[in-house]
Amino acid sequence: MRLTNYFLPVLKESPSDAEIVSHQLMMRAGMISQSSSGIYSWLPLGLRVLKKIENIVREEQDAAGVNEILMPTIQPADLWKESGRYEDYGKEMLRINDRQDREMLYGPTNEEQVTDIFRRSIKSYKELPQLLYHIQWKFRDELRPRFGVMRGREFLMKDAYSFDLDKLQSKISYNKFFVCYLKTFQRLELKAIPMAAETGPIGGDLSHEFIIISKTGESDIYFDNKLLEQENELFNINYSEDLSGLVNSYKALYAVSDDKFNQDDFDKNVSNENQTKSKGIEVGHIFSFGTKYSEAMKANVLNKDGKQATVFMGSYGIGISRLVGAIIESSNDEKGIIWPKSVSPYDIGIINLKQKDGDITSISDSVYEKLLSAGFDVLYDDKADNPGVKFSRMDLIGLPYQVIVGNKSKNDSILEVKNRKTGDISEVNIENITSFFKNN
RNA sequence: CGGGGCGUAGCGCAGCCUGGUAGCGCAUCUGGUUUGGGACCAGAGGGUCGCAAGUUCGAAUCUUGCCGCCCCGACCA
Repeated sequence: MRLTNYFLPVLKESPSDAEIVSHQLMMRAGMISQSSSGIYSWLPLGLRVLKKIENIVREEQDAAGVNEILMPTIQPADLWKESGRYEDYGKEMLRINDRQDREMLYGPTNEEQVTDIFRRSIKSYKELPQLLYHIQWKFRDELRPRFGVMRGREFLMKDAYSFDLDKLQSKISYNKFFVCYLKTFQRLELKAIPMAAETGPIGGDLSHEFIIISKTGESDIYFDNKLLEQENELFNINYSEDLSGLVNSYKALYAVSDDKFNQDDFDKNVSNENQTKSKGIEVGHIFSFGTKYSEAMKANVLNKDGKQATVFMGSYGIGISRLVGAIIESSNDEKGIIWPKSVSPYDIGIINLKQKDGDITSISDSVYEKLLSAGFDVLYDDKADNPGVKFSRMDLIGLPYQVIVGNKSKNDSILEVKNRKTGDISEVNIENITSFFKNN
């Protein structure tokens, strides 16, 4: 993409209503535009990041054998009356009446909807487990939206649901998602720590929040340092195998957020020098809730004995739009964003330092064409601005690599490649530019 | 929902106290000079001062009501 052809409204100063760094940088880098409190439009640069994250999440759900569906944003109130949540949910749910005065709602989540889909079709234990997910916009009318996309009212979430015959089977599904989440966050280049969370009515140890450490996080977290060093081989996961060993290696180490924190337990389980207290951002939550919805909504299957059995369910969420902010929170410097390669809106930025110099411009053009045809996503600054403007703009939007084309390129056939994260500059001959990136 | 703050040009702000021709920086447009870290010169465009009512000869400024946005807290992907 040529910058002269792009919609990239960067700002020199942060808008005064942006408080935390990710919100400021998203506004400054022209990623989002606020529509109203907690509701944002996604501009080209932001949308590319959102889509990249969405795709990684999708690929990992698919790899774990979860089926993608797409449920509507608008749901009928009747389903929620069946589960009893129509009254319980309160003002956080946006309620709408259609022209026939039917009660509808903008979905804050989809347990009812997915349970309805399940019960219409699945009648036998032989068809279990069923794992379904979708990636869809949600609306929760938060008391206080804040921090840009980190706590918006409208947000994009991946939510998955499992249906199993009993608690034991349900735990197998739970473990799949546990591991799938570890792998997903690893691919997003985030250190997300699974933390024990409140389990609700069925008890046990079947709820975890995945939290990344960040000063600006909303949760207080307490955990064993060893979790930070925990490295596991996650590339060749076989989801049909028993995953409990891997899951238990995480569960064995103490990690909780504030609502489950207990100082005595902390002291008992973690030596003093390994105790860490910090703040974190919740980016995922997995939860096994048993028969809460299946019972209310009569989601039954016939078991081996030909008897009706109420299925055990779980739900598994990842906040995709929140992750955009969360990634920036954990990866930025005073100049701007530093994108992890896996989610960067473009792989490479090219800076033409002298747009008016015909030789330098034709070198820039050819480098752009070469990298494009080699399959890279490239953002090419072909504007007529001064070098300082171009450098700071490219630093702000945070692409992992910048290819700088200037006098050296014209005189000595040298391109400078700057690593955004380290600031290191490599001199690369023009001929070798494609292979340079293929090896990086 | 309780507490606090803010609304003046695309962005950041001043002006309001003490009513009298709406201003600054950046951005934008035109012409020119520049081009290795947010350039320079000359010119130009852009705002019914959030909305409404009131007081007044006269309201960005004073009064009242409404709307919007942000921050702190309790709740949440």
